[in-house]
Amino acid sequence: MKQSLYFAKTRKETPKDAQEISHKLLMRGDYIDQLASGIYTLLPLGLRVHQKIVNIIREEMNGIGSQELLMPALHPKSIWTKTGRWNVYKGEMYQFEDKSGHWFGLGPTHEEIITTIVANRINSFRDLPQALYQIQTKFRDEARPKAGLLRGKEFIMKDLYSFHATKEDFDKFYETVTEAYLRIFKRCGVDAFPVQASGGAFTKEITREFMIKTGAGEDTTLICDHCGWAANKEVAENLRKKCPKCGGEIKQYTTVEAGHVFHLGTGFSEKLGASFIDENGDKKPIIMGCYGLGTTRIMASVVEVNNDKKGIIWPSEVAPFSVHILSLGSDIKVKQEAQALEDYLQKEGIEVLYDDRDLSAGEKFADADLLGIPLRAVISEKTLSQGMVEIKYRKDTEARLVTRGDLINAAKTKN
RNA sequence: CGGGGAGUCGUAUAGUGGUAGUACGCGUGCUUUGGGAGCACGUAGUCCGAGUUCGAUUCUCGGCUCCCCGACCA
Repeated sequence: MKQSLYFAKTRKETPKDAQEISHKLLMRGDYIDQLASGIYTLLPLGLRVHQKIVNIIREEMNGIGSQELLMPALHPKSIWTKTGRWNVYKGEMYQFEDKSGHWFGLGPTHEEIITTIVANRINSFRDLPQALYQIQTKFRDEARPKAGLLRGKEFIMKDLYSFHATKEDFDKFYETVTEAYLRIFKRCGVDAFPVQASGGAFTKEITREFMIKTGAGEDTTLICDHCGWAANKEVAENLRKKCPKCGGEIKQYTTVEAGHVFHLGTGFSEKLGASFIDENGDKKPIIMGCYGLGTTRIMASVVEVNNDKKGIIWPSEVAPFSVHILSLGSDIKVKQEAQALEDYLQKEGIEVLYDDRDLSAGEKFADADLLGIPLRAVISEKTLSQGMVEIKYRKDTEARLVTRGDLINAAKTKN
């Protein structure tokens, strides 16, 4: 893709409303555009990154046997009154009347919908377990959106719901999902860890959140540096100093909640009539779990923990492109060679952005650093005379001259 | 939802009760091209409404919007 034609306009100045690093860099790099408070467009560059994250999640979700579907964002009031949550969510849910006087809400979460769908299709213990997920825009009328993509009124989330005949089966799946989540975060290039937390409006039980350490976060997490025990401060108010597991010293960290897994029990299935007949012919409510990942929030978190003064440093699996070719100078041979290199890399299946613009070298380097594509390949009169390509990893400071073949290998190596 | 701050070209900012300036961007031309290059010309702005005033971008009031802190949440 030629950068001269690409729909992205980087900025040297930071928009004054952006305070947190991820917000600043995503705005300056033209990954996102703000429409209103807490409401953003994912521009072509941003959407590429988001799709990388989503695809990782899809692979891992499919890998544990769950199936993707897509539910509506528009929900009739009647289904929410069955669980009593129409009133519970007042204030947080966008609720309104349509022109014929029927009430609707924009979905902040989908337990009511998925449980109703499942209730109509699960009859026997033989139909269980089942796990269904979607990746979809959620709406929450946040009192205070903040920090760009970190907390919005409209955001994209992967929500998975599981259905089980027994608590043992649920427990097993809960751990399976936890492991999948940890793989997802690792592949996205963020170090997330599970912590004990509260269930909020979903359940009274202790739940498990996945936290990423960053000063831009809104949660405080207590972590035992000795054994790794961790809990959200909200559920650990009375044990400040000593770890309940090993007695070690506990430290506080500011974190962002990137995921959350819940044991829902049978509350929803009882209210919505989701039951099954067990081996003995007894009718029982289905045991449920729900598991969320904020994909746009993860995107911002990736930037929060992968950047330097010059810009973003994308982990290879979520980078918008794998290679950023820069041609320096206006020499026609340099441009031809750079174009040939782009064609060559593309034939190898490598995603490449080619900065063909007639800008000074400094400006191109600055833009490349800002955009944060993992591997930079420079073509100039200098490299041309040696028949080589200069490559530099975004995370490194040293550049080196290599052959095309070496460049292919470097581009295909995940790091 | 409580508290604080801010709205000036696309972006970042200056300034004034009397013709609104600078930088970047953008356009044209020329010169440049290994770390946001130079010259010239050009382009574009006072959030909305009311009030005070001969005159308001500036002062007053109301509204709207955005940001930050707090209470709540992927």
